[in-house]
This record gives sequence, structure tokens and C-alpha cells, in this order.
Amino acid sequence: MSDGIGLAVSAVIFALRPHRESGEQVLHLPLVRRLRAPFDDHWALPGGWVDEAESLADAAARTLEATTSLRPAYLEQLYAFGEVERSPDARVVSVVYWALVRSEEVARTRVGQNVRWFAADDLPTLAFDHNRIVDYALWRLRSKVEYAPVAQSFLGETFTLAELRGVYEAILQRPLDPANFRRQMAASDEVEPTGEFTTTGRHRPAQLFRSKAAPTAPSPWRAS
Amino acid sequence: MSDGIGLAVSAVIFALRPHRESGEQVLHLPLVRRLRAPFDDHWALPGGWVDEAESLADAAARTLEATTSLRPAYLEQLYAFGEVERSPDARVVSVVYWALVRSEEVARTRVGQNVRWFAADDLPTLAFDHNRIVDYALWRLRSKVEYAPVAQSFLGETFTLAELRGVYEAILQRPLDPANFRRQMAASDEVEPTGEFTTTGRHRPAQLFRSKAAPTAPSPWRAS
DNA sequence: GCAAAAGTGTTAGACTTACACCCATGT
DNA sequence: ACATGGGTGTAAGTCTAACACTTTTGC
Repeated sequence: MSDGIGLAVSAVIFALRPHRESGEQVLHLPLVRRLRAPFDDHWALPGGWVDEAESLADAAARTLEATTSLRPAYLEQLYAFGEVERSPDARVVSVVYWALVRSEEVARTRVGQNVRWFAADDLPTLAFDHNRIVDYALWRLRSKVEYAPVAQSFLGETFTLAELRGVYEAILQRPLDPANFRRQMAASDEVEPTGEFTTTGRHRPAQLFRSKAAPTAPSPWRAS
Repeated sequence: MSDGIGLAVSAVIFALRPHRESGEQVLHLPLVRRLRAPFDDHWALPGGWVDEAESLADAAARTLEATTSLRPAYLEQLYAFGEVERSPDARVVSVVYWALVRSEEVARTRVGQNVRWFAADDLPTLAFDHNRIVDYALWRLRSKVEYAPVAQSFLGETFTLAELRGVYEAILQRPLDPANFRRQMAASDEVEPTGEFTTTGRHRPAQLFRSKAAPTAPSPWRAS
């Protein structure tokens, strides 16, 4: 039986936060500062060892909450990274998950000395192979948002189409036509109108929508 | 550090072989008969433990060749299965790969007493959670063939468009219009004409094509 | 010539994109 | 009134599916 191989989980956690200067919504992710070798003082993805009594998805959710006190609205396995030289000295296989959290949740993050949010497109040099992992997670998010209803997970129970469009635009980094976006959402079965309307705003009230069908796709089986 | 968790690899190996009766090309995969508990005498996916000195992809390729003496034309990670109760008695995390092999290769498979090819759509009850794994691999293959150039991996260096179309039809289990298929292939950058033509066949000779660009996509990094 | 598969042309419909324009609200 | 974003209409362009038709071989 295999031995001497450490089995870990890590998480790439995406949330939308306003950019420091421009104020526009931008993808961010929380990183943890390492306090020991290897890569002492480098920033790294939140993670930890897999316990014998928990599934991989549970381990990811646990370690995610432990380091950031966040609970994800969406959690999916990204990839198992198992190159021999990923970690100096030790042999570690990391099963990496990616997660989306609501903006409301983010507000109550425990922002300790050693946990910080970074703009996803402007990261420092991370520990291990974590830069590549983030790149891959970003690619996956941007691909998946085009064919699966994941963007909703950034928002609350109900939302306007403008808010949802804002999420898409932040992820894809390009403007979308409001008229066409509306029709595409109507055509897809992703959202349904609630009948409620917003009252705020110095303009015509917008209808509120909610997510409709649970995420589709024969993914192996629903994570946590 | 994690301990007491076995780390294994398994492989879902697809090849096209003529159906026993109809003679049509059908997706097949090789299974291995288990010779000990648990699931003694059940059929299972080829697999084995990960060695400390090899990457996950290498482990998959090694175990794949060890049990079937096949070398894949395509190899990609499918998923890491890590539920607690996957295996009775022991805790095992399996990183599963899926592979495509050329029909020529298949001819020289070592078909021992304990290795047998099964039609992918007509499997017995397998050991562990292997039926679900195969279902997921099938879904992945059928999805991926629609947007990525993987079908070529079932064929040799050169092939006619009719042969390639046959591969698509076998995977997708529906007929494709030859005229439209030709144009779609021409539009995509997947294949290019060689200038050579077939001579066999009691009909107009067909031009031979070859695969063009290597598989695309920011997959994490190229496996083996 | 005839059958069979290779390969080309053509058209109807679906979907995408761009953008003009009207609607309902706060100030 | 008018600025602002919500929401509808519409037409051009692109992509897809279906199928008629011509080409080139073996028998």
C-alpha cells in the first residue's frame, strides 16, 4: 500500500469585492501567510491534511472554514495535483477545490494578521505551485460561467438582473449587453422572477429574481 | 500529517471495437477480475497504489500498462474519489484517469484469464464505486468530444474523414451528416489534409487527413 | 451501367449581436 | 423636466441542419 505520501486539500476561494481604487467589483481570493519552512513567509492557498474520517469535500469545507470562517455557496473539485517535486523534502498530493462565496459572507471574514484578500489578477509569488493552481481555477471559473449557472452563487437569495450581469462582467472582464443578457437568462432555465421589485434607486424599479434549478450536470456526485 | 489513507490510481480505458453481434464499432473498456476480498471475483477498473517516486499521471500510465500492456494515445485525469465508505474496511482515495487507445493497439492486448473487454454500455456490477466512475467517464468523453479534438486519439497517424466520423458516431451514438461533418472539421483547426488518398474501396478514393494542433486548453499541465 | 461512398451547393431556421427606443422612478 | 437604469423591438450577421446533387471509383 502507498505510504509516505501526504494527502492534503487546498481551496481556491473566489469572492467579489470592490477594487481598492476603481471601486469596481473584482475577483478576490483569501491567502494565508506561511509561518514555517518551506516557503516561510510566502502566501499560500488555505489548506490542510485530510482526516481519515472525512471525505475530500468535507476536508475542503472544514479547512476552508477553519482558516477564513467562510462557508461557500458553491464548492467543486478542481484537480488533484500530484507531481513528485511539488513540495521540497516531502511528497504531497493535494486535492484542490474551488469555491464561491457570497459578498455578504465576505464582510464577516476573520481578517487576521495572516489571512488577507488579494485581487485574483494581481497576486504575489505564492508558495509551492499555487500560482499555477490559481491560474487554472480562474480558467475553470471563466469557462464554467459561460455554460453553467454558477454566477448566482456570488449573490444572495434574490437579485436583480443588473446585479447578476455585474457578476458576469466581473468574472469575464468585459461588458455585456443588458438587453441580450436579459433574454439569454430568460431563455435559459437558470433564474425565475419573484414578482417582487426593488424600491431603492432613482430610476425605474427592477424586478427581483431567484435561482431556479439546482446546478445541473452529471458531476460525479454532489459535493457536500 | 494524514495517515492511514491509501492513495490509489485507477484508469477507465476506452477503445473502439466491433460489437459482438452487430459488428458496429462500439466503445469498450478492459476490466480486471479481482482475486481477493473485498469484492472477490468481481470485475474492477485496472489500478494500483501510487509509488512515492512517481507522479499521479505516471502511476496511471504504469498501472495501465501493467494490467493490459496498453499504451494510451490520450490520458487525462478524471476525478479524485474520496468518500469515506468507498472501500469496506480500508480508507482509500482513488485518483482516476481516463484514457483513449488506438484500435491497432488493442489488437495486441494481453487478454489473460483475468482481463477482459466489455462493451461500455453493458457492464456487470463492478467492485467498489466503479460503475459510477465509468458512468462519469463516459459522460466526460461524450461531452469533451463535442468541443475538443480527442476523437483522433482512437485512430492512427492518418485517417479519412469517414473514419473520423465513424468514431464520433460511435461515441455519440447517433449518425452525423457527412457533408456537415466535413465542413465542421475544415472550419475547426483539428485536422489537415495530407494530399494522400486511399486506394482501397469500390468507390471514389478518400483523402487522408492527420491531426493538426496538439490538444488545446489550459489543462493544468500536460500529462505524461 | 450501377452501386457506393466522396465531396459540393443551397436553403430554412435558430441563435447572436448591436443598437434604437420606450418606461418608470427620484430629484 | 431630466437623468438614470429597467425593459422591449428589430434587423443584420453568423451558425446549424437537412438534403439535393455531382464526382470517382470497383464490379
